[in-house]
Amino acid sequence: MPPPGTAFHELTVGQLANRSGVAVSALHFYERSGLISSSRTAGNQRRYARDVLRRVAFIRASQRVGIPLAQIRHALDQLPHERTPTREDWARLSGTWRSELDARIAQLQALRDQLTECIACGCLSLRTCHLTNPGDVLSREGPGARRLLDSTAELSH
Amino acid sequence: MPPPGTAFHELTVGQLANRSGVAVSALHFYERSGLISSSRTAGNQRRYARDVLRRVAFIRASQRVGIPLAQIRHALDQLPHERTPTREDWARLSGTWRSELDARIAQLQALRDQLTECIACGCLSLRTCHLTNPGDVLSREGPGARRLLDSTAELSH
DNA sequence: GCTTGACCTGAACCATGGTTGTGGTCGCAG
DNA sequence: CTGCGACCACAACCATGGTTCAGGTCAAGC
Repeated sequence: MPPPGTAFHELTVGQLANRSGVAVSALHFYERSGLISSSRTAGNQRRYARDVLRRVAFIRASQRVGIPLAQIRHALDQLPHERTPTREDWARLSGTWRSELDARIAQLQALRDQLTECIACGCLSLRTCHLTNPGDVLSREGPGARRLLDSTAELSH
Repeated sequence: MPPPGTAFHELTVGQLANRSGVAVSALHFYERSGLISSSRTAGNQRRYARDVLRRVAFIRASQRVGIPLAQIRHALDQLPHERTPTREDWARLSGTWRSELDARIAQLQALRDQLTECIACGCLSLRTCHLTNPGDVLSREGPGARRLLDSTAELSH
């Protein structure tokens, strides 16, 4: 049943928020950031095509993987422009994240091994410890020093 | 050779910056944030005890592990207060991070597996995809303020 | 005693990912 | 045609982890 007064295939921002579980303010923010787009009614209200639901799902999933919005936007820009993306289109994008995840897991494992080593040798020395001398394991993880996964805060209290 | 005019066991902020590879502005920031501390000369300049070098090393190492500064401070507060920390003291702290790293690696691996699954099934559906439905595997990775929310609050919003 | 470099404080600014608040409008039901 | 909820835009604000800038001081060498 289409919501009253709404074209069958379109969603208001509130409906999109409810269905996606994303706050209206966040949807506005995504739109400002170029991650999603909408048409407007005569009264300047947003109307979202249904495939925006999938876009939002992709955005949230990507965030869970730890990808910053700018990079998600970059990925979304690769989608076909005037055709509704297919399952394969989405799968291709997700595949990119898989590589990122693999890389990050490998980095964390290397980090863990070094940490174990450091605990064993009791070092943490500025001159010798790998952990305190970046450049050999972690290359980037840009400014702002983002946490990769901050589950701990939630788990721990 | 002690730097001219400086007590043998103390470091100026510039010396600490050089030896630790951390910018002076960052050291000021750490001090404002209660991660390190200094005494002052008659002319109000900072002088750091030598064990601050190790503290800074620990801070940087912890950041590489992905621990936020607030949590690092919390850990540093556990160190003995009026005694220079021993190797074991540091090792104990690092051990905590090891568990965190283990947990994060496990989470990322679970995430990767789900992503692989999602690529295979081509889903990314809001209703069925694990990735888009937080709460079963991962707590979400949220910026700042949202860390206090539990997952039920997010699901129901 | 003067110059120079290192240091001081405080405020403003950067990016990320949003939330919150304000004041005004849309649109639908009664 | 009125009232109410959902919507609009813009601005300010939150936390994190700092950097940069402005204006002023300390300390050491010549």
